[in-house]
Amino acid sequence: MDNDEDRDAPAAPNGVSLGPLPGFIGYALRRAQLVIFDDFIRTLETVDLRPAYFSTLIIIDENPGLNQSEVSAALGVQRTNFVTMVDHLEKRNLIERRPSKKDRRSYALHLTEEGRTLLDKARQLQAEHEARFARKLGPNGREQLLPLLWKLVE
Amino acid sequence: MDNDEDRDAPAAPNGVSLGPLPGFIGYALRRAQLVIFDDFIRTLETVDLRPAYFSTLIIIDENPGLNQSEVSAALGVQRTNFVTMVDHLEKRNLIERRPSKKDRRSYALHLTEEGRTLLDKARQLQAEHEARFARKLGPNGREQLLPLLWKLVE
DNA sequence: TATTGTTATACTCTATAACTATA
DNA sequence: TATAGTTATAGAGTATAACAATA
Repeated sequence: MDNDEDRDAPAAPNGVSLGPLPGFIGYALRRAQLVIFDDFIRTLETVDLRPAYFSTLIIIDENPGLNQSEVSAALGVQRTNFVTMVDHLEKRNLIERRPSKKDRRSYALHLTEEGRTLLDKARQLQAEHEARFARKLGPNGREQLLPLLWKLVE
Repeated sequence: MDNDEDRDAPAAPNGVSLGPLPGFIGYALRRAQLVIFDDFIRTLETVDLRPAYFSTLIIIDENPGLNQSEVSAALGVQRTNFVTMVDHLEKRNLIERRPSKKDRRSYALHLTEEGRTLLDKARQLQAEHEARFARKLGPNGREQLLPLLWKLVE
């Protein structure tokens, strides 16, 4: 009885055996995530947006007026670490903190016009990146992969 | 025509819209990887092995006598950052640096007896972790997921 | 000249505690 | 009392440059 579950895993360099690692979900996930993040970062280099910052702009664009706690919770980032990200995006004039009318402790986050323009450009680059990996996955590969990944998160 | 590719994605808290994010491979990969690493770390808490350290022990066990450059290359870790990991594992008496007979610049890495014992325990815990997520994926889910992930890496 | 292991360093990401101003 | 934003801080992980010993 042969164990062929990792038949398609790339071989390690120099004939080093990876043993059971390529058959482990976590190991495969991590290697795939590193490859795709590396491509994402280089693809969006011209707009200088790393994955977390891109996601932040998407969320704010989809839900204008949310406060920092709400956006950071949606992203799975702690609000304490989110402050630096908002500072950075605001310094680049991509988003703005507007004083909330309802609650004077919080800010309503909105994209600036410059932010919307940059996000449009970023979306185009991201689409190229996405298509590149969808092609790697073959016909229906992406449609099979996504539900499996979300089952892991549930 | 409806876009249902992210039908199985968990909803964001508080009715916040994630927009197109759940349909992006990189976003789904990252969220899944965080969940699985979190479970891995807690499952292997009693042996105090994080994913990179577990993988390191596996590689050394599979290929005893490799030097640091070879192991770090197999893991995709830079040899400069690998030094700290070897220091740590050696301090815990799980591996040893033996002077290489062929090349006096390098060390041959080997598991200690204590390292083998701990790795056996770690493998059992990892198997529980793996089974937990295989169950989440449903019948044949794992067998579908792994080749898809490795296609992304190719 | 090139390579192995190493140190120093820096940047990103992540995690916790504690403060302030509001609620 | 509790919450929103913030600061300080510390730990991982990751990246580059440079050095001594050896090839």
